Amino acid sequence: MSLPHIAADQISLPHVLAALGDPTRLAIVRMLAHSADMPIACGGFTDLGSKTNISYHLAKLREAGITRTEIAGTSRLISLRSADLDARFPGLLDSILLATSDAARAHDPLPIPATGVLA
Amino acid sequence: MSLPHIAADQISLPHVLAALGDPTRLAIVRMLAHSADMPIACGGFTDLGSKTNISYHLAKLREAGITRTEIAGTSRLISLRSADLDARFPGLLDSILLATSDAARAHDPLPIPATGVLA
DNA sequence: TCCTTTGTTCAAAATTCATTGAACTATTGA
DNA sequence: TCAATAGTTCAATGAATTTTGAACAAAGGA
Repeated sequence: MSLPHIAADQISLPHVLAALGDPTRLAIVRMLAHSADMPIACGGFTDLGSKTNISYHLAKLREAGITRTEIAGTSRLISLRSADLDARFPGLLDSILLATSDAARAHDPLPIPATGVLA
Repeated sequence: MSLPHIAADQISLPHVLAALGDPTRLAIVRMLAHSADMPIACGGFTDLGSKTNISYHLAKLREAGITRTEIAGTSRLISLRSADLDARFPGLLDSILLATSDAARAHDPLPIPATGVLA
């Protein structure tokens, strides 16, 4: 079971870039990329915002064609559409993920986690 | 003579992606990339919008660290900060420019099927 | 069945963004 | 000096975005 997703061919570059231009959504994508193809349920992102707000951002990512959402019971499993994105825009996702690595973030303002080990 | 620009290592990924998430600004960057290191004056972008509007978008690109603006007489010469961007986010600009190429854009407008239910 | 878990949808508020026209600065050339 | 050129800045406006809480729906377990 799965929510409707746009075809890989119809993923639009400005929409993808605009979606990833938001720090919360970029953090979500980064978490998905680091989970090694293991989908993450919505609840796994609660450090990044309220339940409602995460739902909103996840919808944006899905509508942009960046993530896939599978329904499993009461959970929704979110995964990156890495292959679709790389086919449509070769190298784009990789370079963005590389840019979000700790080294590249060294000069970025520290993201403030709502709660967590850094607090 | 040149306007103030942020340092290369302070360029922020979310800001860059948000800036390039706008179709007008993406078109500006594409024009700059295709001009083979020849800077373009603001007037060169008038196809993309009104004078005031282009000024606004060029300021956004400059503030994000994507372009450099040099003052030359009454003109301002805009150029891409390709080297700075590539040093900060390796491969990112190239993959975005590749994604804006004609081949990658082929599926952006809704394709009209020769035959089918939509006809 | 009832309750809990998981997540969405809705309406409202606050904020930000994009666009425009008028007014402005600064440089160039006649 | 005067006028034209090249862009910016400002204020206003309408649109889109982000965020929140309340209400909702669906599935699972006691």
